[in-house]
Amino acid sequence: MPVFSSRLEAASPDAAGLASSPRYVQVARTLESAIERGEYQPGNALPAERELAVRLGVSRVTVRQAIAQLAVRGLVVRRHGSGTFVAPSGPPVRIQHPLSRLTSFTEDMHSRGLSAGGRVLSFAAGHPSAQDAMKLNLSPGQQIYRVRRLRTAGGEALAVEESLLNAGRLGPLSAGDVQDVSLYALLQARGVGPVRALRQLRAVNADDELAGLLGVPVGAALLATERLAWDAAGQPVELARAHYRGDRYDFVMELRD
Amino acid sequence: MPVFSSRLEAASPDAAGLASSPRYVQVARTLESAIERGEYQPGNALPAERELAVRLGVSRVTVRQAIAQLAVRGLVVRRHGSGTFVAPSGPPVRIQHPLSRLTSFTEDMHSRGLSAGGRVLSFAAGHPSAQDAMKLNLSPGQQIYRVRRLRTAGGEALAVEESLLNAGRLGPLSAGDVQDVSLYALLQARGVGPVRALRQLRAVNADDELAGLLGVPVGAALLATERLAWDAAGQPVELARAHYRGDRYDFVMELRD
DNA sequence: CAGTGGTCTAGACCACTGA
DNA sequence: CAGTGGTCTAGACCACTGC
Repeated sequence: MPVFSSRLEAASPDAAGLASSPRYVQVARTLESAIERGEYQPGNALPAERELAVRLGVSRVTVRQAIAQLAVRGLVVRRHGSGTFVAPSGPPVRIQHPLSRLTSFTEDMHSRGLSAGGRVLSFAAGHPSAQDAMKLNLSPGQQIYRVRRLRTAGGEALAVEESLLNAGRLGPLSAGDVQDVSLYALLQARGVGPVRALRQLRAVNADDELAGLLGVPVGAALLATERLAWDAAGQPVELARAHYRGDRYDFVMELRD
Repeated sequence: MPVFSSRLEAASPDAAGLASSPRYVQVARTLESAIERGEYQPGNALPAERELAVRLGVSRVTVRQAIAQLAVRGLVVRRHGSGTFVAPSGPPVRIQHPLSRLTSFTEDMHSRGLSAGGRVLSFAAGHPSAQDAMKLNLSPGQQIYRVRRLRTAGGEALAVEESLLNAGRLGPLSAGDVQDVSLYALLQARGVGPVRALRQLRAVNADDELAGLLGVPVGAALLATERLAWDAAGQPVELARAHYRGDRYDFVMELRD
């Protein structure tokens, strides 16, 4: 077990005007480089927060602030009641989602031999917001279905997806209809399968709800997408918003001149 | 100025087994809904942390923990010495980057009437890591150039981009060569312009270095991309890694069946 | 049960902003 | 200069884990 020699740079009162960073940043860097040097092996626990505080000559709050930075970046994983562990090394298993083709989550997982799972978080009929109505080419009074699902692969939560469906084009729908089957398969079966879509990607921080559903720390980076899909008749059929775990999901695409 | 009626749910000791969330989450929600109700207008300051602490009957640390959540999600902006302000409302100006075509940052900004700026953070000749060598189809001993640039538009930092260039295919390069001109223009001029590329997108949290360069809070969500580009001869010429501000940058693309 | 991370407090000082 | 956010402390109790 490594011993931290000095109490950080306690005795170096930034002599030559060297910008001395806050203690918690120094602590974070100290821990990070110790991990990189292999002094703490992947899967092993770091010393307890209280012990680190004593060793480094700082308060526990400062240690926690430092570890929080490493945790949100995925270098370490905290387990309540157990310890703080160095994250499993190497590039973690990442889902490579091809972005150029119009595929569903379900198909996509199957095509790479993973069991696509899911759970319907909520299903309801309702009305679109003004903005969403515009996107779906509806008037705000027309009906939509709203399906919110948690997508999993290999038993692990990967994404939260919310779909708004044009009820008028789709016909009656009940909660049971969206339980097991792929939404895309359902749309196809009803003759309004999407043939074209526009997709936007951005990065956002997880709020506490998404964090809870996906099993990541609050603030963890998520890949957020919004996808608007049209059927063969050129009518919008689905507006889908999804949040993918940033540490598990890659979108890949090919570009040409 | 709104007054918070109760001291949170101090007097409701989760009677029916209602999961009572931590105080800082409650504080965050209290503030968030006050903002949504318009009690604090965009651009205006929130009450000072010390005052919120008194009003809500919690310690200042707890208030700070709550505000930190809102800050990383972009709802509020903290200004040291001045105050905490509700973020400018509405959808902020977001750069919409079309992902389907092979364009450079410079071209891309120009095409939408923005002045593309930039600053070279570092330029050096060197050798690729084992992994990067494989991607560039080089042996680890062969030479590469490494250019790190801060990209700006409208005077605001938008992205940090690091390019690894195959020195053998490119010929001699000096720091001056990459100063003002677009890298793509440079490659084209030397006859190794990229005609095909593979691009990966993911979401990561900003470490303190990227946060500092981009002017966002540590932990803010960034869109990270890696792009490997080939020239007409089918040889890899560039491996580029970029980090875009999640709150300013959208990637957009069209999908077909 | 002991040991761990999770939350919270009261109070202190520093660094920065703006009148 | 007063007021603000930024950092830090010492100590407390809770909630969870695993022996």
